[in-house]
Amino acid sequence: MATLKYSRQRASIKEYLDHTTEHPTADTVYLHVREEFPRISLGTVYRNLNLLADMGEAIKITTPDGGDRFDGNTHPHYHVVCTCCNRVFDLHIDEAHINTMNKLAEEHFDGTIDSHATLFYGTCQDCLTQKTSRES
Amino acid sequence: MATLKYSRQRASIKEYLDHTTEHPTADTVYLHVREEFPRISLGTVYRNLNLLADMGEAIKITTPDGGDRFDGNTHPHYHVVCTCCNRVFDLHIDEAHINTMNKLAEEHFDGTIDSHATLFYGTCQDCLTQKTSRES
DNA sequence: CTTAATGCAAAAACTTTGCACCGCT
DNA sequence: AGCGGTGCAAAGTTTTTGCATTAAG
Repeated sequence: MATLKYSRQRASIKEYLDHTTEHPTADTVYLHVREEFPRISLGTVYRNLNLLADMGEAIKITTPDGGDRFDGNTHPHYHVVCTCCNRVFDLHIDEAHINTMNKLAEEHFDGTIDSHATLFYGTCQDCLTQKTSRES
Repeated sequence: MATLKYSRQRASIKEYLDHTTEHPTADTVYLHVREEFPRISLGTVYRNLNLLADMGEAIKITTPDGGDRFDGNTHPHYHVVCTCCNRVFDLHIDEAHINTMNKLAEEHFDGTIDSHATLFYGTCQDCLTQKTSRES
């Protein structure tokens, strides 16, 4: 089996994910990490993001618009996407709720449930404020 | 403003969505509708699926793997994707739960919440059975 | 030295779009 | 007739992949 080998690029990507709350797309990660590794390729970014997600060290957030987004916060939580500015926000829900939902789902499904992802759609405060000021 | 005009192609697509439970991808819809309209194009299928989704006559299910899927059942409900065979199943949850979740989320979010989509990950009975029979 | 990871570029997968023509109203 | 829808093909977007080279163990 393939043993994972350290790479400075992957470390940098993980470091970035762990310190940002903006839920970047692969391309945003690429643009950022490129400041430290000017020769890094987008392919490498994708490979490492997928690796991190597979290892459980990052979460891949599938969104309807644009590309997937990545989150270094692996603690179970939900997300809100603002349908106005497209930004993604964390939403912390009582942790017990996550398990409760999985169990509830399993009762209604002929099979086993491992996990779930919930994406809320709404409008963030910034966008609400901008709309209000435009209605003058 | 653009008035919506009837089209046999769109009617056929909607008819198909309303009578299947397989949550087809755009391509699957294309392959199916092509039996009735051999000259229909994939572009037309995409245009109509997006139209139906915008009109609230279908739901677009964003999945992590492959393309988006479509559901003619617009009644609020959740979905389970089998991580083994990639099929998508309906999951009927108490309707009140949907609103409760939106309100709950709004309490924890600085903005407004309109809706949410939840996708469960699990293994369907068919795949569980196949795994068991392989472990002989 | 051995093998995983990278950079690069090409390709794959999915979706949208411009345009001339067709069909609904 | 007027305008929206279609078919077709081309292009756009996002993600993956083959391969020679580089770097980690």
